[in-house]
Formats: sequence, C-alpha cells, structure tokens
Amino acid sequence: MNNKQELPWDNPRFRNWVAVARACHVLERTLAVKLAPLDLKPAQLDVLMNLYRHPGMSQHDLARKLLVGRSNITMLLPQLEVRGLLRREGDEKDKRILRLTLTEAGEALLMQALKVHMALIEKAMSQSTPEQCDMIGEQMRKIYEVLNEA
Amino acid sequence: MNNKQELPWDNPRFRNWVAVARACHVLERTLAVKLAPLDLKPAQLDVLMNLYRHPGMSQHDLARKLLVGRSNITMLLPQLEVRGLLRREGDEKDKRILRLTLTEAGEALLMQALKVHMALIEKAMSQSTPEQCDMIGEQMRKIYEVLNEA
DNA sequence: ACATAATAGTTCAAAGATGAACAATAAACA
DNA sequence: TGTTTATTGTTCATCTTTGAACTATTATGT
Repeated sequence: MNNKQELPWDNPRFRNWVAVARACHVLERTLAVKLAPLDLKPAQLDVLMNLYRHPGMSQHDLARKLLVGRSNITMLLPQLEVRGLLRREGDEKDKRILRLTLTEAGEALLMQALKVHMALIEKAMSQSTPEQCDMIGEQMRKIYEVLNEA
Repeated sequence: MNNKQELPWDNPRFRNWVAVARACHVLERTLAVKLAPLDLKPAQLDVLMNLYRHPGMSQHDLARKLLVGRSNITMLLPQLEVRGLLRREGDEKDKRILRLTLTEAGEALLMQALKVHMALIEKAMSQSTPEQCDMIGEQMRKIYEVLNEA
C-alpha cells in the first residue's frame, strides 16, 4: 500500500479551496453576530431574501433554493410567520402547495438586515478589484453548476 | 424613511459573494454524501486534518482552528477516540491541557478520506486556470484575516 | 505568599438540522 | 373511470451545535 500519495496540502487547488471554505465559515459566523440585534439568524435571512426575490414560491422550491430539506423549512417558517414577517397561503389550483410572501414588516426587517449583510460583504470583498470579484463569482457559479447536477 | 436604498442584488460584490456561499454549501453537502461510506462526517474530517498537520495540539487550539466552540470539540472527540483514530494525552507541564494526536488507524482513514475530498475539490476547481485558482485563494485568505481580527 | 484573573476542558439544557415515515392531493396511465 | 405513482408539506426521533455554568489548574498582581 502506497502511503506516500501526494499530500493534498501540496496541491494548490486543495489549499485554495480550504481558504474559500474558511472565509465562508468566518463570514457566516460574523453575520450571525451582527444580525443578533435584529433577532434574526442567517438561515432566517436566507428565507426572507428568497421570498423577496421570488414572491409566492412554495416551501418545496424554497428548500431547494436553500439547499436544505423540506422538513427544515417546515420548522423554520412558523417562527417567522408568528412574528408577522411572512404569509402562507394555500394555492388555489394545487391544494398541496403553500405560497409564501413577505409582509410589509417582513420587507422592512429584510431591508435592515440587508444593510448589515451588505456592510459585511463590502468589508470582505473590498480588498478585491472589481475584475477579481467578478471572476470569483463566475468561477463559483461554475462550481455550483457542476456539483449540483452531478 | 427611504425604502429605495440600492438593492444588494444590484451590487456585484453581493451577488458574487452569494455565489461563493452557495458553492461552499453545495460542496460541503456533496462531501458529506461521499464521505458516508467511510462513516465520517465533514466535521470529523476537519478534526483529522488538523491533527495530522498539527500533532499534539490542544482542544482549545483545535476549536479555534475549526471556528467552533470548545464544547463542540468535547462532544466530537470521544466518537473518534473510541474508534481508535486519535489519542488524548495530558500535557506534562500544564495539567489543564489535553494533547491530541492521530493514531495509525486515524492516519490511514484520513488518507482515504482525503482521496475523496481531493477528488471533489479537483472536480470543482478544475474549471479554473491555475492563476485564477491562486487568485481566489489569495483573496479568500485576505477575507479570513480581515474578518477574524475585527 | 495570597488573593484575584485567566485558561482548559466538561456538563447540560436548549436550539437547529436531518431523514424516514406519513397524510393529503395531484398526475399518469391503463 | 379507476388504479398507481409522484409530489407537497408535516411529524417525529435522532444527531449536531451552541453557549452558559462549572471544576480544575495556571498566571498575574499586590
């Protein structure tokens, strides 16, 4: 058995991806702290963001967008619904589906949270040139495509 | 109140960071699936990787490296220790500290897991040129620095 | 030396995430 | 039409993660 395989740490792709993962992790962690005053967690912000961009989406679609299970959504939504941040209304044609929309209050809170999120991302990405930034986004979108279909 | 603030989605930095987060998320998810046959989870692999690179590190240092709480480490290690993958030995000079090292079995399993991890990262990053890849790593390391000290 | 601070690790209860099994509804097809 | 298959959302048991309180040990300051 050949134990002397090339060590991943000698591989630039490996080292660089580790850096990506670490940056992601620390940004997520920081975001959680900065969102605390709004009594909002990153996962909840993700929900609000998606509902803002795709009003009327179903829980199933939301789960797919967020890369989590449907049951996770079921557990997540009531907290936000009770706070009056979103509505769940049954679809007229397909009675299985619940359509989700933000309320006024939900949009207002989202706008506040987005300021926080935006400031954090600005701080993180401001060190890259616009060209570098776009290139990073482009590569990451490719990665998402490749991994999500295979 | 000015509700017409610039929307984050119009901001390249925001859109591109969202892509980073999504790529991270999907790779982590895929890794979990591919590691399942080894009965290893991503968090556990992170532990093994860090112990391999920093033998004799303390639980506190490990927690800091992994960006998790100390209690998380306390809950995580026994599973691996019982499986004979690592050792915990009290430090001679400072009796508060437990020094962590991989066993032979731990290293062996790590090597297997690294093949899986490496293959996945190759698949993801192979779409970038070496220059792009290095640039991404460089930027991400900067982000980590900026967010971890502030 | 002595009291006070800080540090390493553990415990525990609460919150979060996951996946399998389930009920209700809709779609496919004979 | 009637039967089978798929889909949507929920429930529930389980596992993971988290942070605060706690013990034991070391460092600091007077």
